[in-house]
Amino acid sequence: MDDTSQKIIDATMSLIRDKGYVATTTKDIARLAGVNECTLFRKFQNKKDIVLHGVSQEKWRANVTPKLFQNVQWELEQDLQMFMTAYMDKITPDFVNLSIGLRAPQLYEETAPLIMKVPQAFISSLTEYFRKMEELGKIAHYDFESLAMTIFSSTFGYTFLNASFHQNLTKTGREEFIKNSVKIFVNGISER
Amino acid sequence: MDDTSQKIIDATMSLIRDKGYVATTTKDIARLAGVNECTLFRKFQNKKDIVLHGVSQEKWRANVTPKLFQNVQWELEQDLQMFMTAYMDKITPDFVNLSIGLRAPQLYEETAPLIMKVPQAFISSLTEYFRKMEELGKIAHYDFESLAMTIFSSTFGYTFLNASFHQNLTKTGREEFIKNSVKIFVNGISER
DNA sequence: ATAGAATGATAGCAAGCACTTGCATGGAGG
DNA sequence: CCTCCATGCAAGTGCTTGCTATCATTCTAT
Repeated sequence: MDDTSQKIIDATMSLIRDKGYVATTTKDIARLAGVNECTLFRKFQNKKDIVLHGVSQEKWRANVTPKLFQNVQWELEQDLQMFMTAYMDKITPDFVNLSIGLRAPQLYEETAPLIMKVPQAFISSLTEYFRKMEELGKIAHYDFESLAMTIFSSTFGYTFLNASFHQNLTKTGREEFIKNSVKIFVNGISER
Repeated sequence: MDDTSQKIIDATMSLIRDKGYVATTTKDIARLAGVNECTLFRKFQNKKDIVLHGVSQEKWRANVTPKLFQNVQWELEQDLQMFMTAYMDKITPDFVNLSIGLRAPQLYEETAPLIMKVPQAFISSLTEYFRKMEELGKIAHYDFESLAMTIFSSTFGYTFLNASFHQNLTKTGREEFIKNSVKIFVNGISER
C-alpha cells in the first residue's frame, strides 16, 4: 500500500466515522487526504472500493480475537474485568461511530459480516471461558450463553452509549462501571 | 395534521429508518407517500422540516416516561423484569434503526436531545426506584446510579444488538434474557 | 351550482454528485 | 541528461439532488 493510497483510505474512514458513508463526498476525501480528486480514481475503482480496502485493514478494524481470552488467570472477577477492559480498549468511540457510519444500504452486504465478527468472537469466547471455569470447579453450572449475552450486552451497551452521548448520560466512569458491574455478575452467579 | 401531511411524514420516517436521512430522497418520499413531489414542499418548508415534524409526533417517538415506573410492586425481581420488558416493548428494532437513521450531521443538533431523552428517563427513574426500595428496607445501600447504568446498558445493549444482527448473534430469546439477567442482578446485590 | 382550496402533471432550476479526460509538471533512477 | 511514472490541474461528463413555477384538475363546503 503506497503512501497516497493510505492517506486516501485514512481520510475516507475518518469522514465516514464523522458524517456517514452517503454524506461523505469524494471532494471531501480528496481535500482531507491532501490529494487531487482524480487521484482517488487512479488508485481505486470507485468510492465504495476505497471503503472496502479500508475495512480490510488491521488499522480500521477492531481486533477482538479469541487470543484476547488466552491471557486469563482463571479467577472470575479479575478475568471478567480484564475482558471488559480489553473490549473497551479495542472498541473506542471512534470505532463505534465508524461502524455506524458504515451502515449504508450500498455497503451493508459487504461490511455487516465484518462488523458482526467482533460481538460474535466476544460472546463465543466468553461462553467457552465459562465452560472451562466450570470444569475447573470454580463456578457452578449455568446457562453460560445467556450469561455471556448479559455481560456482553452491558459491556457493549456502555461502550455505545458513551460513544453516542459522551458523558451526558451518566457520571459513572469506565473503571467504576466495570468494577461495579463485574462485582454484580460474580456475586450474581455465586451460590449461597 | 391533515391526511396528506401525515402520509408524507410516515413515508419519510420509514425511509430514514431503512436507508438513513441522507440517502432518503424527496422523490423516494413522494413515491412511498403516494403524492406528487411538489406537494411535500407545499406542506413543509423543506426535507429537514418533515423530519422535525416527524420526531415531534408521539407515533414516531418512544414514550419512555417516568409514568412507566409508577406501576411497580416494590418487589425487586418482578419490577426489574417489568422495566426491561416495558423498555423492549417501546424500543422496537424499528425504533432503534430509526434513531440511527436520524444520525446525520444536518439533523444532529435538533434530534440528539430527543433521542437522548429515553435513556435519561430510564436511568434516572430506575435510580430513583432503587432509592425508594432502600427506604422501604427492601435492599441494602449501594451505588444506585452505577447499578442503574449496568442494568440499562445490558437492556439497551440487547435491544440494539437484536435490532442490528437479528437472531444471528445469540439464541437467547428476549424473555429468557430478561429472566436470567434480572436473576443475576437481584442475586448480585443481595447480601450474604 | 359554484367558489375556493388542495392536489396533480409537467417542466425546469442551480447545485452537487461520482467519475473521466487531456495535458502539464516534477522528481527519482538509470 | 533523459525517461518514466505519479500526481496536479482544469475542465467537463451525465446524472441526481432539493426545490420551484405554472397551469390543469379534482374535491369540498356552502
